[in-house]
Amino acid sequence: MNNDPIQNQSIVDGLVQLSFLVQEILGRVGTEHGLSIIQLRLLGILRDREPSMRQLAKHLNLDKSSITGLVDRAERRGLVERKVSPNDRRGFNVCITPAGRELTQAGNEEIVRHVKAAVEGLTERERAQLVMLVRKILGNTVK
Amino acid sequence: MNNDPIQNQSIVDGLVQLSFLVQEILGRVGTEHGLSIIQLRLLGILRDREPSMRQLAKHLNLDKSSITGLVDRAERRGLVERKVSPNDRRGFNVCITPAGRELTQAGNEEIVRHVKAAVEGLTERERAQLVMLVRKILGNTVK
DNA sequence: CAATATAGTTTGTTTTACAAACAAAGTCAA
DNA sequence: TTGACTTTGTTTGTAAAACAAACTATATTG
Repeated sequence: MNNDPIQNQSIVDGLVQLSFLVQEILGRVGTEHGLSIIQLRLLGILRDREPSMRQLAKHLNLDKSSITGLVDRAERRGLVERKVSPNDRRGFNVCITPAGRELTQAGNEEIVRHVKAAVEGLTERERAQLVMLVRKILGNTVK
Repeated sequence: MNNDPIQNQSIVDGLVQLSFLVQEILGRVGTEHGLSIIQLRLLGILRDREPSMRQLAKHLNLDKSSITGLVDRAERRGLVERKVSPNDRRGFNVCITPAGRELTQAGNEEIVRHVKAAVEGLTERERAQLVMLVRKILGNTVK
């Protein structure tokens, strides 16, 4: 195991700073569209799923009571809808509305633009390398 | 310019997911020590500085009124102190207390452990590559 | 000195998040 | 099939976080 402290600090600091950079982009773009990061994530999940409240809580790693409020606010804004589950009259499936879909799409495009701009300084080869390394990290931790 | 959509999506998705992974680590470690991410950042800044409220607002990219509350809560917990500025009787310099310093140190060590664990799957050479690439990105955007 | 600018706080609002208590609907064992 | 438990979501109460506008006190400057 390597314990070179400079190397360690570098990689940790770098990844932490990078995460803040990306989150700042997400926050800024979100704000421009009247969306917080968590709402951005919510709509992102709903782009290709109609999960129950409980499943949403799991996806977002939040308490179920937090999901109630999150969905409430999004629903009030017409971005999302609760549909009574056909199988279980207790539960709902949450789905995105056309308005919500439009909003995420616009937001996502802008996020892509900004993140791309952030890696503009890398060469083609470096970007490919980065993708590879990031995949390896994510594959390592995301089960 | 390369516009391969797969490549684009990969790099953007990857960096976004990676940022959430790191932020989750920060959040989890913070929670274990009774600190939110923003408080972690606050203490981090104060490790080697004694900024004014206004400077803190700039560092953290928050409104000054948000800083009042943030520092209030940290001060109430004995992590931080307001010291009247010697030059300007309106202003304060915020400094970390020994208790605050202890807390950040403990937190930081744990963050290092967890982030290191996340890149454990990479080889020595890959980690060095990653550091280089991340530096290049950060140098690109952080002015 | 008077006018203006700056540093922080206060007040009021919203979002986010949690936890505990609850209601309604399902499930399962006897 | 009924009674006991479980699950799903909401409600209620609390707190942190964030902003904006109004405000206070101190500096600065013409």
